[in-house]
Amino acid sequence: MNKSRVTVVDIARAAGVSKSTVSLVLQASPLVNEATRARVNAVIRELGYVYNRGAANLRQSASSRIIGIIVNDLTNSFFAELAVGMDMVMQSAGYVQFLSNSAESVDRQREVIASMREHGIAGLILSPARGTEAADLKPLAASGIPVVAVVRNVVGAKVSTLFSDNYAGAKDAVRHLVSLGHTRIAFLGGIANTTVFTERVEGWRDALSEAGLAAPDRLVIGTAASRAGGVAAIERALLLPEAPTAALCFNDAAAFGVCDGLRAAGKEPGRDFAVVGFDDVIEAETAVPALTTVSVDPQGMGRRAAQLLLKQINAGRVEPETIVSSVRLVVRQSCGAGQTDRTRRISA
Amino acid sequence: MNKSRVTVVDIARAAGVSKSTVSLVLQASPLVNEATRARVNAVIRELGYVYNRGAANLRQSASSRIIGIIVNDLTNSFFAELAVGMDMVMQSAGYVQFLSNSAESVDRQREVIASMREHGIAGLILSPARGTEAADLKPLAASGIPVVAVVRNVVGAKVSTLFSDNYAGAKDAVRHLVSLGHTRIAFLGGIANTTVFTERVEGWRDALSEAGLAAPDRLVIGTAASRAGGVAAIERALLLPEAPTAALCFNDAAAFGVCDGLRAAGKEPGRDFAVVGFDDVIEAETAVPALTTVSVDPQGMGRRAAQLLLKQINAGRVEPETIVSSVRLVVRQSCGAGQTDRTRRISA
DNA sequence: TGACAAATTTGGAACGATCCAATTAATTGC
DNA sequence: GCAATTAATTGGATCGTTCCAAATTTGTCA
Repeated sequence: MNKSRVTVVDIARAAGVSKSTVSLVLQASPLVNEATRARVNAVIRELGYVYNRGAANLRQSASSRIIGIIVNDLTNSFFAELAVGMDMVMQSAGYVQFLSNSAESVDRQREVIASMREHGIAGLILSPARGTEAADLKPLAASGIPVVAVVRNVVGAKVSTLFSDNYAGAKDAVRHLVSLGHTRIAFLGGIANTTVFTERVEGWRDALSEAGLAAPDRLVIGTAASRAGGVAAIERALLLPEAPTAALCFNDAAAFGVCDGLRAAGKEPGRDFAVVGFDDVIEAETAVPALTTVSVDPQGMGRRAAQLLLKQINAGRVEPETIVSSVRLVVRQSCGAGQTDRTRRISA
Repeated sequence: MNKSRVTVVDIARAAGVSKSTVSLVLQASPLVNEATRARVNAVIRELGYVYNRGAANLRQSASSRIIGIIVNDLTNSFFAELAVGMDMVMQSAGYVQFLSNSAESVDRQREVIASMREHGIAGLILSPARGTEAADLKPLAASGIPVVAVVRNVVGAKVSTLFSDNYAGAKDAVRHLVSLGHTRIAFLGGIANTTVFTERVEGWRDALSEAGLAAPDRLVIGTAASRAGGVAAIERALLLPEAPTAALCFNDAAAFGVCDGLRAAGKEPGRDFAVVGFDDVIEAETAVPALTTVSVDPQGMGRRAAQLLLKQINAGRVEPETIVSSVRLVVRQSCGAGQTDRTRRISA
């Protein structure tokens, strides 16, 4: 059914020129005569020619215009938005991306990286699965393929890294809760022993001690970084002898879970208990109550990561750099600050 | 820094064999002697050889082992999960996927399709942007590249299609609401003039008339298929002269918005108003109240779509087929049926 | 008009793997 | 021991594009 693909030679023959000329037309070279260019382009359209990038990439000089993106959990909307941000930049830069989900499995991640290498990616953006080691990225670096790690870092790997200012964000959030008069502020959700978790807890701890408040370990309740994890965390928190009256949650998903758990226990988030999230996913704004959270702007981060990678690809030299993306606290209703967000349409 | 890539010829030279032998080893041919194979493999590891699929794909016979996936909105967790399902199947079949987001723009979608074609995809799975026309897929079909449309269909296009049984799902949901004693049941959210919307409204209408109930147009309130859209829809619904007491929502996102809007109006979803969603995204189960919804199993749909595409790629012949994926109503708390989901940990 | 420069065009020779036909080495049968 | 098989191995030629050096055409000016 499908006739053997149309090639430059077919175009050349039909247009009465050489394949070299067709090639020049394809790359919009100024060397070719306008009349010739028009004729060739007409034939290209007529025969339904499709450029074969694979063949072009064969010559060692060319860059493949393909990059790889691997995220650890695409079902988490934070990462989905991160990916969308990257997609936007890559698309307008004329790149296509292999986009895969490692589902937190280093083995799958390894396989995917290998597969992407075989397909000749020009660079890789990786939101590493837990347990990723520097060795996993070594071969890429060795063959001069730039790598940008996002969200999490890979210890020991000499790759560029882009992550949000977890410490400062957590500190700001807790300071805000303190300013609202809370003295027993918990840290809920998230998997301990990850860099991100540690940094956020550190910010929480320092803000408390700065205010002269105690920061006992029992107020740090690590669970899954998900809605279900949030529910579990608040359940445990409410059972504590001196139960907290406010909480900074590991991320927005956990914060939503905390809200759910509070309601199940007969408490209204924002009124009876202050909840602050981290990430500022899209739903944070439309949820009820609207979630006070540390805005990380995942799409923006994705865009910046993509831009960084493109810069490195174009530079040729791979000079690892680390960017700490600043964050800002977005005060909405869930912390009880009572500030009405003017972008919200419903207001009792 | 990066020495020119290692090729089969380098391997051949280092192992003292011909490149043909190396090639045979690479494809695990039984023709080569065990000792030779071992030696070649050792050299391959030693030199850090990376297979160049691009070069291999040049020969007309080979299939590229790359497929394309384009979704209309990756930030919507329904589609993110759909993509994850596809990713799983593709990964274990040894494929890599280009995965892009069209953001509902037919222009971007067109560009991405063109780019993917140039990179030689073996097949495409498309969740079409609104307004996609058969002509957009024509060239793919013409060059024998199988296409599977998911979730939405493309009128006039002769491609395989996989979508959920919207009509039956909506009908079941409304029947359930009727059985709970509701007589004024609205249809909230979703963009009118889309096939999916029409099918679901049709199911809603038929279930009502089957029960001898009226299905006036004013009870169908189309808005964005998002959380914000759900909020807007319920606001309008509550202003109606004979306000509904229950609603089937276009999708889960809208249903969550309806719950938010109900609370903002002082009504508790599940107790004062029955809410049913559509899709059964992950959060539906953990939300409070847990959402009664029509389960579409997006990951499962993604997996099935991927399998269908692989089947078509392997078959060579592209025989368009349409699969209607069955759905089932999952009764949780938001419809007021009061059934406690035993998988939920919190229960007052 | 002829010399010279500028503007266009054009054959190969890559790029890295596969595949075919053909060659060489190892085994077998008688 | 030698032909006939079978097992292994191997040179090209090929895929579709780019790039280089060289060839051709066109244009300019004395």
